[in-house]
Amino acid sequence: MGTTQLEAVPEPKYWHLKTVLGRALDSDFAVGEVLPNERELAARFGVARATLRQALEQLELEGRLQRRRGVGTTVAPPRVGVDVSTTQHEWPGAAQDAWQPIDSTTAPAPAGVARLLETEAEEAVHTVRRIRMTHGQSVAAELLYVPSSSVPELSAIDAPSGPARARGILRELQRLGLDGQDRAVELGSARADDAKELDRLPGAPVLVVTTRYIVAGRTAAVSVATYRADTCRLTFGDSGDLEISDQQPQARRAS
Amino acid sequence: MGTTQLEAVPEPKYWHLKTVLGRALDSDFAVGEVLPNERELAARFGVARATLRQALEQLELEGRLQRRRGVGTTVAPPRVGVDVSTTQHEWPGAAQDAWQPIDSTTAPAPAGVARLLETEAEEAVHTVRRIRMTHGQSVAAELLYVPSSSVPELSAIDAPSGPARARGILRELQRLGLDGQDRAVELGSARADDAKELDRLPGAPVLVVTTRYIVAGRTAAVSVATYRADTCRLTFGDSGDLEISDQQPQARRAS
DNA sequence: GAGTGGTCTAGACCACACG
DNA sequence: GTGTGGTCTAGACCACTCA
Repeated sequence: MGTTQLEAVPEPKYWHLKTVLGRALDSDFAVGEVLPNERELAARFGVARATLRQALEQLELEGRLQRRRGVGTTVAPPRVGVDVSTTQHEWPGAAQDAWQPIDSTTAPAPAGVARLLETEAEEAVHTVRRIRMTHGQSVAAELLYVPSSSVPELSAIDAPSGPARARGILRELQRLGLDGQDRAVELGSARADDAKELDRLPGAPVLVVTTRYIVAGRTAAVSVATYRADTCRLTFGDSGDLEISDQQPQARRAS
Repeated sequence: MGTTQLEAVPEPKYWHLKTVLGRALDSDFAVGEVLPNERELAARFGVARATLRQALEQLELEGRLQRRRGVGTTVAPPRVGVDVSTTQHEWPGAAQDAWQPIDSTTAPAPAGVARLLETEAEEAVHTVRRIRMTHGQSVAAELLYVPSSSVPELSAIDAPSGPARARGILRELQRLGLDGQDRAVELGSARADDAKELDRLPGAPVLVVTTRYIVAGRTAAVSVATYRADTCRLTFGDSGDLEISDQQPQARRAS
């Protein structure tokens, strides 16, 4: 007979909480509005604070909330579309792109990058640090690795490091041809230094965009850019105004 | 004078744990190997289980670990590169792509999708569900939304739903021209249905790839594909063998 | 200093996989 | 049944922001 399984799949509390909160955000809150603090919300829903936090964490991961220590939890604006289409910039630093060079150093690259560059582990590699700004907010931090062999003309009289050097390296790259580029996107967590630039805590989720710049069949440079996953939507096509907000395609419930 | 700030920034325990574990994974474990269980690991490191779990969660997020309830925690293989380059498939379902149609339904689209499709909220939309397999593993689940007005020739005598219908819809799409497509990538968390297909728990982190198919300046279809963020690296260029494994650019320590 | 989110603890029970 | 990871609790203290 029809075993009417009531609550056969007991939803975790934090999951249910998340959907309830999500609906509340849609109906009762405006962007930028501050939510009650965690202790109060937990009490109001009759759960432990840790459980409530699990729900908030998910909502933050989905870009619906923004939490700042010492301040509070606010309703996040929709994610900004950030254009990362590959045809746009030839070499990084071309024209006035959205990136702002911060500084640069010269040292052997970390193992993973050296493997991509197909260089010896010990070869000197210039590392240019850049920040990408959008609407006054830094949305991405990048490390651009350029083997010294790729920019042999780089004048040694320039400063050996710092922003001036960074611009010098980018300038040298413009003079090279560029045959193509490879790109990959994956999930990562912010290293301490990136987190600082992005105004997030270390470990915050980021979208890591790895680009390989190819000259004459050889990898002439590698860029590793970390975008804030909570606030960014990476766009590839021509129009950057894609927006999906409704992740729950299910019948609406009468309250 | 040089203020030697010792431990000015006390690292959180879980963060330190993560780096320690990460190093151990590199040196002492092979891919697929099972770690000691959480209670034992926590005891071994002298922390509460919750703290240990915070470290494990981050490592899983970075694709270094794989945890399965009732089974254990294993060392994950490197992420698989999954080609999502836009020029590859004209219309989805062309030739034999990596996607496998599962079923289909016809109903009004959820609000977010309807907005993208620029249709009335009530218009009937065919929804095709597909799974992307790689190496015997399902790496992505997709919902392809096709307004009925985009495929007017779709024969009504076909089954109104199910895999046969799904294939019929894809077949109709092949007959249309395709002017271009837009694409966006963002972080999301798996809905219950997607989680099931991907063999993950609900809420698992996923990379959401939203594609808009454009015909005559109009959005003729929209696809929302969710890729397992823990196991996938989305590649866009020609060569899919990019690999970055070293997220910690620092000197290696002798054991 | 007051109030916020972030970290941490030491337990408990539950859902699931597997033999 | 046994062992695993997943959920949940009720506390505590810490780090940070802001008035």
